[in-house]
Amino acid sequence: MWSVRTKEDVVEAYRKQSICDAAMRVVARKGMKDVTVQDIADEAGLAKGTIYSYFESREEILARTMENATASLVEKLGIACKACRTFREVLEQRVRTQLHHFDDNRDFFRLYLAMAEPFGERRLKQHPTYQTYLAQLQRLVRDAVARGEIRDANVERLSIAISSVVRDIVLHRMIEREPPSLDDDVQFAVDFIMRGIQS
Amino acid sequence: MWSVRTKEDVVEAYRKQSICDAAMRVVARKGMKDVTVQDIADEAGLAKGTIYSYFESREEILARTMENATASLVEKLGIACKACRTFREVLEQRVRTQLHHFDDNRDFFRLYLAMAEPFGERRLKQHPTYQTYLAQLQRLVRDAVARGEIRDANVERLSIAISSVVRDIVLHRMIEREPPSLDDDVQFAVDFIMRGIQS
Amino acid sequence: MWSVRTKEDVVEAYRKQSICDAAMRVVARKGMKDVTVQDIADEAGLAKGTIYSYFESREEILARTMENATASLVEKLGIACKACRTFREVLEQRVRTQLHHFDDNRDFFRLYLAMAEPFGERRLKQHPTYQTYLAQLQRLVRDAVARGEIRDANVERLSIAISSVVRDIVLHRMIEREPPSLDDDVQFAVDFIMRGIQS
Amino acid sequence: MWSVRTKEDVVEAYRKQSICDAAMRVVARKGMKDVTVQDIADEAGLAKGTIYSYFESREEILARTMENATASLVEKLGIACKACRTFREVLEQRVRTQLHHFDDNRDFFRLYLAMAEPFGERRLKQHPTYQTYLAQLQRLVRDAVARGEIRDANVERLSIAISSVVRDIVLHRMIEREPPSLDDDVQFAVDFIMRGIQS
DNA sequence: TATGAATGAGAATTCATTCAT
DNA sequence: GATGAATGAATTCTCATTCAT
Repeated sequence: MWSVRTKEDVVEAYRKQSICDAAMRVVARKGMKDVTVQDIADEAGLAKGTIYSYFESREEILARTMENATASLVEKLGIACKACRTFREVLEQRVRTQLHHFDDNRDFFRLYLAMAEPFGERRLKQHPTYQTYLAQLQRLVRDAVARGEIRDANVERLSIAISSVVRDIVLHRMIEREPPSLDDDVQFAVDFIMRGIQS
Repeated sequence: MWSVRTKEDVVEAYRKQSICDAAMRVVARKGMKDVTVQDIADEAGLAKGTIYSYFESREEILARTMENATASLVEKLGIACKACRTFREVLEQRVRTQLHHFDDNRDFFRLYLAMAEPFGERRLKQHPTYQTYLAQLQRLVRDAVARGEIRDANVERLSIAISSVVRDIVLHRMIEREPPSLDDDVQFAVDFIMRGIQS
Repeated sequence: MWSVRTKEDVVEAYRKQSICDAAMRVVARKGMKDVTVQDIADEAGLAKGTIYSYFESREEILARTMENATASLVEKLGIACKACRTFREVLEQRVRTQLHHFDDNRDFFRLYLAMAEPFGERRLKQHPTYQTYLAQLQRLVRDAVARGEIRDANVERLSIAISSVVRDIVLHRMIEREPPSLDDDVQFAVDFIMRGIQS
Repeated sequence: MWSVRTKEDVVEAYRKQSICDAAMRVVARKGMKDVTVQDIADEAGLAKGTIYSYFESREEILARTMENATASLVEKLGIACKACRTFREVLEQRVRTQLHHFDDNRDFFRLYLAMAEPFGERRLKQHPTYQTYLAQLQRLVRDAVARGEIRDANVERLSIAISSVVRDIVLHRMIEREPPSLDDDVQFAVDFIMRGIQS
């Protein structure tokens, strides 16, 4: 059915993930433009040639790495707070999840920022994972508008505004040697955003 | 007096600026990491070697380009709305100036974003022009807090939140093929921000 | 034991030697200062990039080439005439070996001369192979002095004088389209030197 | 007759000499292959373009510099010891003059050595100044042979042997931080050479 | 399948030479 | 004549990609 080759597929997926993980660590150390395929191979404990059994090109590795990394955050966000009642609760959960994620993965940080810049020919808007992320957020906002919890403004712009505030809080936590407590930042962000959007 | 070499200096400054302008256009087309010195030379209508009479290295060109470009915006912002009374008025002027600036200089866009990512060893926080920009904003916020116009919260975080919202509006204007009217975006941003910060 | 990597080492050493051999031929044709890495690669039948798997830089190739080439002569000289009784016999063997070496390796000629000029920051005296060469000669001279075969003068200066005579004979053989017979030059040199040094 | 343009010629000759002098100093500092035309211009206090009013190319500057420098020594040698009676006296004068010359002009040293290596396509033998030098020496040797002062061997080879011994003494004086006294080296060289050549 | 040596297009940088002022 | 800005060919070195083992 869905195949005799399951095992191979699993192995392949595992290898790809290992390579992306390695790529993430190296990117975090050297910055996207200075990472060589050799760097990634070394970090992954593989030969350079082997990398090319799993990926077409350097560009593909980096693109996939970016996707995987973001996907993991988006997934966490997707399951965050199924039980929450109000938009404020949802928002707080999401913000906390994001801040945690970045506190846990300083590595991820540069990739995340790098995502905000043009990558190859693809732009932010075209990036599928970013699409998912924004769609998720927009759905939540739309629902909250429908429930009258927040004001009836352009949903897309509201979402963008929300994500931008969170992003920059994240960014500054990364940069600060001693950032404010996570709870403080969560409270500030949620408060600022809620003021901006409540009816 | 203030020097015999004025003329040479002026010519030199003019050349450097031309090169940075060219660099900006090319970066806008190809993305920072893919720009070659030859690209810049071609765009500037100069020979590759000539570029090196004015700059030490490719890195220096890009760094200087970034600085110049941002400095010009920061300067505009600095003189914006000397006559404004309320923080809302100031904010509106600033947001409008920024949105205009980016509408006028799509080129600049990628550079601006690129600034938000690690550049060489320098980071956002260390970047002097960004420092100036943020300091400006913080001063305005602090004054407004003192006047009781906006609530008494952490000034730095308020400023970051403000700038992040504007930045993402800008970003999305750049990406949209047909962005909302500039006035609409200005209103949205000012409104969102003011809600977030008023007492 | 003395390593699992013997084979790789041998291959590497062989490659390095091939490249140095190629470098020697090209230097002989174009002169040290005009040799490009591309020249060496072409001569070696390798791609430019391959050269850089074996050497760090153009400078390293040339330095190593010089060393290898001289080392091979010094080695020959070291084993020359173990059975000789008198200093005159040893000297004759050595001179003959050198003249042969250069007759066989016109290529080597320029390198040898180049060694007599400053190379990078290192000078003749600091060059390890030249050190070996001179030390060898000095030992022979000292022994001969001890045996009373040659006069008791400053050993270093005697050695320098000896090597300089031989070097210039070599040089002129290279330059002459039709040099004297090898035996004639050997006899002349040995005779001249022996007169200069015998007690 | 031989011209209205004498004055211009003198100025031109003077300029050329200044440039060669400058070149000599720079070569002494940086080594022949690393000297740029800009270096020479700076050292001479002229603009780069001006250099090209006096010389066709970088190569010509260096060639002429070499020639001038050597010519000055050869000239000194030509007038040395007109009054000397025996070959030994002449030889001693010449050796002393050469050692002095190099003690006075460490700058000159590298050029001298550089001359011993191929220069462009011209070789040692073809170099006119070296020709002059060797011819001078050979004449002296031939005369001495005629007078029965030294043995009747191949004049060219004797001359080569003589010049090589002197050259290496010079070389080693340059290299040694504390060389033997000039007189000692003169005595050693003259003694060694005379033994090699006397009948 | 994994490897890593080999490749060579392409990038940054240098510098001899020219030429308008 | 003198200048030095401009030029671009030449050079070193890098690294993504291929492919024989």
